[in-house]
Order: sequence, then structure tokens, then C-alpha cells
Amino acid sequence: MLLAQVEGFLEVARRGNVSRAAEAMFVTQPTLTARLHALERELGEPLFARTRRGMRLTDAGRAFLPYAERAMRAVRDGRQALTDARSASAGRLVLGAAPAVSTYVLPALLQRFAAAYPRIEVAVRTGHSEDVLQMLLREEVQLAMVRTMRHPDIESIPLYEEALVLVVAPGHPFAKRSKVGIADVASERLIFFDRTSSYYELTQSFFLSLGVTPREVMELDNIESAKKMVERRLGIALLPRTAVAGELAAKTLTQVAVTDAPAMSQKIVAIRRRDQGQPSGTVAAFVNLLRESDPAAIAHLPSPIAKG
Amino acid sequence: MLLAQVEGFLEVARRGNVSRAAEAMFVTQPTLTARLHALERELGEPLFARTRRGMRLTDAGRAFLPYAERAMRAVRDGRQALTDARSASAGRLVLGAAPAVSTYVLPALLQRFAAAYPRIEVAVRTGHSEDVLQMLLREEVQLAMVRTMRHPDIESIPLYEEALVLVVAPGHPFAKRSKVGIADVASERLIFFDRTSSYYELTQSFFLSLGVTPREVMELDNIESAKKMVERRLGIALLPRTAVAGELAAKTLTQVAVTDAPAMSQKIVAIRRRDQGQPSGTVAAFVNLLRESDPAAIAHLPSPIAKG
DNA sequence: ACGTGCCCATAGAAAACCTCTATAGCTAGG
DNA sequence: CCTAGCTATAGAGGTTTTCTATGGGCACGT
Repeated sequence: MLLAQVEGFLEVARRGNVSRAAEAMFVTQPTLTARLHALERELGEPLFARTRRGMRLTDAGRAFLPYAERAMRAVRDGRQALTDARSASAGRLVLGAAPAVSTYVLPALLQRFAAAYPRIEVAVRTGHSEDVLQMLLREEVQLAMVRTMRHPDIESIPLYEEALVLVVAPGHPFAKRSKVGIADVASERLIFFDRTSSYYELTQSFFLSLGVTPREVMELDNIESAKKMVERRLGIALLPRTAVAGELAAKTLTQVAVTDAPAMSQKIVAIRRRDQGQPSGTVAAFVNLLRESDPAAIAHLPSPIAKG
Repeated sequence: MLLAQVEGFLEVARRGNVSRAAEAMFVTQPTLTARLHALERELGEPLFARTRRGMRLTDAGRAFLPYAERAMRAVRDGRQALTDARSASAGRLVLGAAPAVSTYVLPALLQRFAAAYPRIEVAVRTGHSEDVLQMLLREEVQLAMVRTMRHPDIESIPLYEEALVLVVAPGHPFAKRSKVGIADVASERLIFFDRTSSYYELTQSFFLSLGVTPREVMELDNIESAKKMVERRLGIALLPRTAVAGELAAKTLTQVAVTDAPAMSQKIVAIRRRDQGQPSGTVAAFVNLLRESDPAAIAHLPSPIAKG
């Protein structure tokens, strides 16, 4: 069966006249007649009753009509969907993100994105970088924003560097000193978050490499709680800069420079399956937004509530 | 766009492998490759990313996929609908019927029909024969059961002859006499039904032709009421045989033969647009049922409640 | 390191198919 | 009876499709 036949069937059904329908389809009448005959032969039964006045649907034709319309509509809509996707004017975008990205960076990004592409439906799946990588490999997400990871099947786009900064409550003794040493830090009660996160390992190995053992520690499983603990003077913490941007601006937390320690940071990248060809449509649109934005800077804006 | 291309797209998307998909579709691999290329060229963008392992959908391909499936499903369902219609195993049948047919004959017929073809959806539209004819011409009904009518665009199938019979209440003086004369009838109060119906004209012209004028008359607009009037001894009536079959059997009405008058009857036929070709599918199934049934006889069975 | 196997892409020839022009056949209406 | 308005058919021409055969790239096993 050919779509041209189905289309011809519909046109003739609408007009009840092969000649007129042929004209409308920019083919000759014998061509259209042949299409109808071929379709009827394939379906094994006349779709039209031929009368002196023209063509009239048979019961069989009437029965087939809605399906023919459905098929043509599907094709037409499919074309439109691709056009929309090409211009990224509509479609669906499924993102993966590490928790710190999802919570502190994505909202501002998605706010911009949604403003630019209101008809794109966005979904976000959050998880630790390793888990998000697996989602990407299983094609559950199209693009993921995680810390730098290595895998033969993915390619990365560098996004920003996320520094871990030392934060204390405004009234804390450190807050008055312009800088503190790593030994000072280790002698305070340290608040960590999420033992299963890469930040935890990073922080731990940092102290380890400096030969310093934190005196006391407290561990939370999420950054928000950790910040609250610091605000309540239960300790000090090394937290991602993007996660405390709001509190630093609101002065409910104070950043303290550590003099004798190397800067600690993780590179955040966007990753994508290498075998998906060029990013297209909605993904390309988002990648472009990433390129022209400074995600880490955006996060400093007042954090809007947004989620896909 | 060709359906073969869409089908190929789906098969390759499912299997992720052109060679395998080609085999499954009984074409060679270059053929299928060409179809995919043609489809991609027409849509203006790659639907697959070519990898060493095979073919993997691009975002565009994924966007197009549901529409392709929808189109193929529509075509497949359309084929199935025709197959169903051919075997009359499913479909829709829209009937027109004159009131006396609709009320007294159709229920029994449709009961049989529904039993034989449970998946056929039946609709009935009732009206006077002339109105039903118009419905048929406007193609609002596929087949109509009415009194014999003439029209260049319709063809008829004789169904049965519906006699008008004289009925009286069981206690009526006529009930004891084996037969009465037309003069006797005219001297009774006569009950007619539905002045707009052809039965009314038929009955009137009957008396007129015999030079007899009914003494008193009463007119109802439906047969059921007329029967009730007769039962309550408010008069006697000439009613269609099929309409009083139940009452005669239940002996709540008594039929009386009229000796010196010709039999009065109307021929009931099924009519169909002449330009619709051979009756197909559901219509053919119903016509067959009509041919192998004696509708007038069926009406004598206890009347089930059934309606479309 | 090299061969082998498994992909998809391409080339070129043969076949199939579609579309066109021209015309026939049919019926209704003037 | 002729004309107008349908659709069906015939036959030629050209495009398209399909096939076989082969190329080329990459991964994997030896």
C-alpha cells in the first residue's frame, strides 16, 4: 500500500469526483484512477461505487475512511514534530543531573530555557554522577550534567568548575579572620554531607593528603541540612560554591579563605552518548544555552523554584 | 513518503540493525538502506546514527517514532476493519424503519441478528416511510424497511405482506360471530391511528371505495394506544397484523374476518440506494438474515425489548 | 599486529512501476 | 440524437526501485 493511494482515496472520497480530486493533487485523472484501482485490488474490495455523477463511497470505503484519515494525520503530524524539533520550538528534553547541579544550578538554567522554548517539555532525573551516567547509557536521559567522568561511549562538554568553599556561621570566630589555616579547620567540628557522594570522598582525601585528621565530624545526607547545621553553629563545612551562593549573598553564611591548602574543586560537564550523532533539536537548544551561559554565575541569582 | 519507508524505519528502529530488519522484511539490505536514506532525505534530517554496532535512533528519530507507529497501526487496523466488515464479524449497521416495522418486527429480527453477529453495532432510525426514504437518500441510513415505495435511485427487496386485520375486544358482539360484513364494521365506532401515516390513508380509501362511511371514529397517533382503546371496548380497529400478533395470542384482542371486503394489505420491502454497488459486509449480513427469515412470522414470537 | 567478521554504503544493471497523453465507453440531459 | 461529463483503458516513456556485487570501517580474537 502506498501513501499516495491512501491520500488519493481520501481526496476522492471528499470530492466524489476523480477528475476534480486529480486536479487538486496535481496529477492526471488516469493516474488517480490507477491509484484507486491498486488500492482496491490490494484491499480486495471496491471502496467506491462508480456512478454517472462520480464516485461514491461503498460501505467498505466508509469503513476504511477513518483509518485512512488517521494514517495521513499521523504522517502529517510526524513531519510537523520533526520541524518543531528542528527549530526546537517544541519537543521533549530529558536531563540527568547530579544532586548539587539539580538543586542549585538547574533551576536558574531551566527558567531561562523555559522562557526561550516554552513548548519544550523538560524532565529532570537526579542521582549521583555514576547513576546518572548509567541512565545516560541506558538512554533514559538525553544529556546529563555531572562531574567529569570517563567512559568510552560518552563525550563531554565542559561547563564550569565548582569550587568547594569553607563556610561558617557569621558569628563564628573564623568569620572575623580574613584567612585561616588548614590546621585551624581540622580542629573545628566539620560537617560533611552525603557519604555516598563524590564530594565526601573528595573532602576526605583532601584532609588525608594534607596529613590532617578532622577532630570531630558530623554527617548529613544532603547539602541543605548541612547548611542549616553550619548556620546553627554546630560546625563548619566545605560546600560547593553554587550551593551556598544564596546564603553568602544573604549573609547567613560567611565564606572563609583557607591559606595553606590547594583549591578544591570538581569540574562539572555535560555528557552525551557518543553514538547519537550530532545533538539535534531540544538537546542542541539546551547545549547552546549552556554554552552561552555561565552556569556557576547563574546560580548566584535568587533561586527560583522550578522543576521538570 | 512511502509506507514502505515508514515500515522500514520502524523495523530498523526495533532491531537496531539494517541487515536483520531487511531479512525480516524479505528485502535485501541495500534496498532497506535506500529506503531509510530516502526517508531521511525527505524529512531533512538523519533518523539514525550509524555505529559499528548498527543503527541507533537519533533524537529526531525518536521524535518521529510514535508517529510512524501510529501511521502503520492505522493502516493495519484499516485492513482489519475491512476484513471484519467483509466477514460481517464486526462493523456498524444503520437501519431505517417505518414505525410499525420498528416496533413490531425489528426487535425480533435484531435479536436474531445480534445473536449471529455480536460485534456489529446496530442503530435504528424510525420514521414514516417517506421520511425514512429521505434518510436513505441522504445516506443517513444504509438500509430501510418501509412500505413499497418508488424512487429512481433505490432498489427494493420484498420482505413480507402486512395485512390489516379487524380486531375487537374479546367481549365484543363481533367476537362471537365467525364473520361480519363491511356494513357491520361501518356501523361501529372505528379507531384509527396516526393521521399522518399511510395506514390512515389506506383505511380511509378502503371505506371510501366501498361506498361506506364509518359512523363514528376516534383517532390516536400510535398503534399501542389504539390497541388499548379497543381492549377497553371504546371501538374496533383495523390494525397491522404484526402489531396485534401478541394480543391475539394472549387473547386480549380477537380477530374478526370481514366477508364482503377485499383483503387490505401493504407490501413491506427493504430499500437501498441503487448507486451503492453490491451490499457489502454488515448490510449484506442483515439482508441475508431477512431473506432466510419470515419477518411477519417472527413478529409473532413474544416480543423482546430491543432497540439500537 | 594482523586477520576475520560484522556492519552499513555505494555502484551499476535490470526490472518494475508509475505517470502521462490519447482515447474509449457509458449515461444523463438538452 | 448529440453533447457534456464522468471513469476506464491502452501504450509509451521515464523515473524509481530493487537486485547482486563490492567497498570500507571498525571491533574483536588470535
